Amino acid sequence: MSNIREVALTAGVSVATVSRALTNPEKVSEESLKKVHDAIKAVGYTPNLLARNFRAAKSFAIVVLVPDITNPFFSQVIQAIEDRAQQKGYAVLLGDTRETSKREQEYVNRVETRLADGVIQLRPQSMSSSTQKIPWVNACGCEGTPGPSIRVDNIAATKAMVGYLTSLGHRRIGVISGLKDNPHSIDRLQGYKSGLTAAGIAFEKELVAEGDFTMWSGQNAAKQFFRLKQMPTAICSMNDEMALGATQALKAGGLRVPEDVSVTGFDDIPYAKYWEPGLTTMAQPAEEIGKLAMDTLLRVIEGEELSNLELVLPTEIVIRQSTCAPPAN
Amino acid sequence: MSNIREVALTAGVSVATVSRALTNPEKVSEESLKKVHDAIKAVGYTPNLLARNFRAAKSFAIVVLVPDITNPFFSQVIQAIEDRAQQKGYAVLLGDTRETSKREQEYVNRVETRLADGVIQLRPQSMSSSTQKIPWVNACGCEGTPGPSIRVDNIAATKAMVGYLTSLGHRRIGVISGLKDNPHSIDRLQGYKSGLTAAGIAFEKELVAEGDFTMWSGQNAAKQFFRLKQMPTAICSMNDEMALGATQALKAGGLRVPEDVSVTGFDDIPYAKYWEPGLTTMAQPAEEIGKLAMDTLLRVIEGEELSNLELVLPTEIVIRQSTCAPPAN
DNA sequence: CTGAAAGCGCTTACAG
DNA sequence: CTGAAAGCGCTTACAG
Repeated sequence: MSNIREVALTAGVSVATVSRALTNPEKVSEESLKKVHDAIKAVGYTPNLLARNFRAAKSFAIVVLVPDITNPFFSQVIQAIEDRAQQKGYAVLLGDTRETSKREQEYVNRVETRLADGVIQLRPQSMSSSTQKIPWVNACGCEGTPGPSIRVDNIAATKAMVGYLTSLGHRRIGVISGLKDNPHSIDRLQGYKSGLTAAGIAFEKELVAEGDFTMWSGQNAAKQFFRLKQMPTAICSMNDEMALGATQALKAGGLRVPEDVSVTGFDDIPYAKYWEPGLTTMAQPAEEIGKLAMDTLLRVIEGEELSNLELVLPTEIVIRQSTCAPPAN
Repeated sequence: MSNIREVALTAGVSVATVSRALTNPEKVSEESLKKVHDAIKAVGYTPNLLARNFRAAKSFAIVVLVPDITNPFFSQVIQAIEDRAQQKGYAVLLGDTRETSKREQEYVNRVETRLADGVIQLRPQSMSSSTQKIPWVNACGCEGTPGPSIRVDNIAATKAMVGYLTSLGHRRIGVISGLKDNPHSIDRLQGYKSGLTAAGIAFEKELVAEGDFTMWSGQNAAKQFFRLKQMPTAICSMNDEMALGATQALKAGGLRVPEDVSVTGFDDIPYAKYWEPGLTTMAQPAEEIGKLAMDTLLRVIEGEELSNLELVLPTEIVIRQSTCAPPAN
């Protein structure tokens, strides 16, 4: 492992000149430049960026906090973040929290111990106030999240989806929610209710089934609907995974989708398109969210005061084969 | 941003004592320890790990090279790697190469510039010889990969899958491969051929359709089979995604799976189970692979000579609803 | 058990 | 344009 001093020695210049040749070549004479480059080759020198970063007191790394990297929606967002980070010379430290606050804290500590310059949190809620002073942006969150955030309008989007369903003629619309206290669940449930209200339909508690955003829980939720005296004619799921699990259970239970019951999702993960039937869903701009989250974090790291920045990106309903008018009955 | 000197000053001890109190408390008297801890609280000190790592000439980070993090199989492996890394005090830098060698090189440079201590490559082939001297382990690779590697026996696994199909009575078995020059494709194709041979079936070129491991390409491959004079009665896909895409296209083309054609996958991603019909597939121990890859890399980083280590993990055929005996005809 | 001092590899005012 | 020197925050022989 050679260092800058060794290069200086064999080039016959000072370490300062080598350093400048590397980072500010315009401040060095042609002649010195050549000597330095030759010496670098000769000794096989690679700059020690760990030293550079230490000196600059910057790690040029960010951590992305994600509840579960296995979720295809999140992995798309992360891919976009990483793409952008790479362009800007930043590394991304994976922070899969597995939904535990202990692990979340460990990752957040990385920035306190200067191993990272900031965090992007892919989650509905932000951390406790203690961490608010570190560069932080929330992506895929909810209304009311403190600090800069990039998100969609969950309430309006869900309302629009319910509106689409009622426009098809549905009146008895079930909803599969995430865990009750999850902010996404709360917002989307509110959207569901507004959608109902807008169509003059009364809210019925028995039509909401609680899941946890996994396929397995979607399956379960569908089974719950089977136990009702009357099946809903449409089911609005708060994410795609649960919608996929639900169609599976519905079909296994002898019902046709969409002829007997329509099903909708949220996110538009790649599998939604290939599912049978193709899943009607609310598409979120995953790539755009990731890109903007990274750009925003960089601005915060550079000192911009952006705590009131709230970028709300548009969603788009993608109509496929899992929805149609309710059965004539 | 307070530092160790400030703590020493307010504690009335030397910086050496503070340093020891932090890393080797047993070498410090109770009294000093208390003074130091009080001072840390008083000045709100957090150790600068960037400085610590610089001094230790270790970054305590590894990079994981992955062709596409969006792939559920890889994301499961990564989750396991990260879990283990976190336990051992290592950070994982995400290196989504998007299949380009330029990006791969940029990530590998991270270890040459000392920003990472080693790399785990999730891919069938290893890098060129130039990088062989850095701590490196290959996971999810193929036979013949240089350096330490953790993988399954792709040839035997595919052969076993074909064996399962022939035991069901199939004689005309199509295969959907990845890109022809991909080492996984090569190994698995070899397994396919051995499986055929073992059952006394001649290999027919028209029965191999080339894909690229995406659902879209699986769909395409199925369409290719539709153009044959005679459809295969079973299709063995080299991964789950393509198998899912293929069943979709098969069904869209009016064929029943498995009654008209059986379909098998490879990997056992979570979606395989929920697909309709449930996909019969060759399960790989994703979690185990990730965990062992991390443990092995750590050993290499610590200087063990493991370049001949090759851990071959067992696969397991998971039989679901996408396979049955061929139509009586 | 404790402290003074050197040093990790780099960058950057400061003089020249 | 160039070099000597200080310093980033920490750790660790070396003496005591």
